[in-house]
Amino acid sequence: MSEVAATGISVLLVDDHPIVRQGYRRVLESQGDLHVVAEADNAADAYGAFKAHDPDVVVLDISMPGASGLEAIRNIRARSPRARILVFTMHNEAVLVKSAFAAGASGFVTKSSEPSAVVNAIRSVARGERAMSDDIAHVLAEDSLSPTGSVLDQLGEREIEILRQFAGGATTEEIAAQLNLSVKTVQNYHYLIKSKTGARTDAQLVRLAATCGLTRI
Amino acid sequence: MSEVAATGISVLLVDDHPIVRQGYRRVLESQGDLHVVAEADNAADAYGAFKAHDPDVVVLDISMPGASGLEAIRNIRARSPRARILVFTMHNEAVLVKSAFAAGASGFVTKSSEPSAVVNAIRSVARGERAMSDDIAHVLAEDSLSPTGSVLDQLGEREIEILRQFAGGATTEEIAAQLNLSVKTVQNYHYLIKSKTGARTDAQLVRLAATCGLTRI
DNA sequence: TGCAGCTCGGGCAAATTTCCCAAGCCGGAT
DNA sequence: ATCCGGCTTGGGAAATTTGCCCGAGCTGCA
Repeated sequence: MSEVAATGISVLLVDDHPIVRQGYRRVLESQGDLHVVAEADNAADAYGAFKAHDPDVVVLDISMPGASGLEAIRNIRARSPRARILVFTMHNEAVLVKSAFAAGASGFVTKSSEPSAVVNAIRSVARGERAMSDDIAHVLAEDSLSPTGSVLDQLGEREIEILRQFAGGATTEEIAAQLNLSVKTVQNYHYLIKSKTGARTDAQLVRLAATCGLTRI
Repeated sequence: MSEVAATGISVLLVDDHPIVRQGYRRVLESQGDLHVVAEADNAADAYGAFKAHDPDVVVLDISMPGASGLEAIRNIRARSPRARILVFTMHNEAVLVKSAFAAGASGFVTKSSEPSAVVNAIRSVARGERAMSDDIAHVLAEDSLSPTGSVLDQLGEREIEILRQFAGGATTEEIAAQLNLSVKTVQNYHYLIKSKTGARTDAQLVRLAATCGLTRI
């Protein structure tokens, strides 16, 4: 930690947009204590860059939520549990946030945050603290958080089956007929799945199912 | 034009993310000939800022594409036909690109472009030329070769925008707020889109949007 | 034995969806 | 000029679904 104080905080920037990366780099470098020691433009390269530079903080800016970003987090954390990862994205869905923290992220800030909030989050994460922007805290607070794992782990077999069929495009009646259940039961499952996963929309449910490999599109 | 050569190119930055704006500003300013004279964080403010500063180029970085962005373009162009607008977004769907040019944009570059390509695009646009990044040209080329009527061809601009947001996971209220429509109108669009496309389920709608490249999962 | 969690469904108010309709606007055809 | 058709915007009302509460029958497990 003393070396951090002496040399500042080294940062690995992961973002798939070059100019966005360059912009962030300049913003961070202008802070004085933050130094971007490496960049990566995709989740796959992120771990290699992490290994090579051992940064204090990884700033992961994933415009496309879901598997690739979460995968990168898990990848890095699995092999370097000390890694500090700050997710930085424009998305603010509870599902995503919870998945990110579950995957091992140390912080989560949205792009709507003030630049000062972002750099402060980086400093917090570097100190080993958890950090999140106000809007994220609000989203999580709304969402009566349950200590969950990989989203699908919270679901029972029946729930998963119904989610699969639903995401595949089946109507409630079709699912009920297919599984020999009453429509009411399927509706209840539908609701239950949404509340368990934190999805507030059918569309979010489909995306969730897709990123979990439950259905392909 | 000679004044452009003498004083450089003045730029109005429009983006809803503060830190992104700050990043771009630094990147552009570092070029020497590009000067960010104003910023706006939403489509509504864009025209006011344009009027107040009369920039050579407007760089519109809309994370949420569609009506609000297209609207801003039309707004500015309607009252200042000389305006040069460069759309700068992470989206690369042919529908969006064509709509943007139809609305009066002078250029379209994606965030996957190299920073040098972006600043060159700004310079081209300032000279009154049309500009687009390589990937956009590629997308448009592909699109022009496919006479296949995509499902999207049946949909109007508003419908496409609402479909995109819906498939992205937004609720009806969020879409209504975002586009400044009544919830009722969004509901009607929702229904209309379903009947036009033949989708009987929200999930089918999401899959449709995904296969049309309207949203990625 | 008893608790916990899954599965299955009823009930009911609140919300949404489903259609149908109308009006304004604009572009193109007559 | 005029009309037609399509887009956009929303109201209305019936039908359906959702949100959330509930109980009951299973199972496994402590």
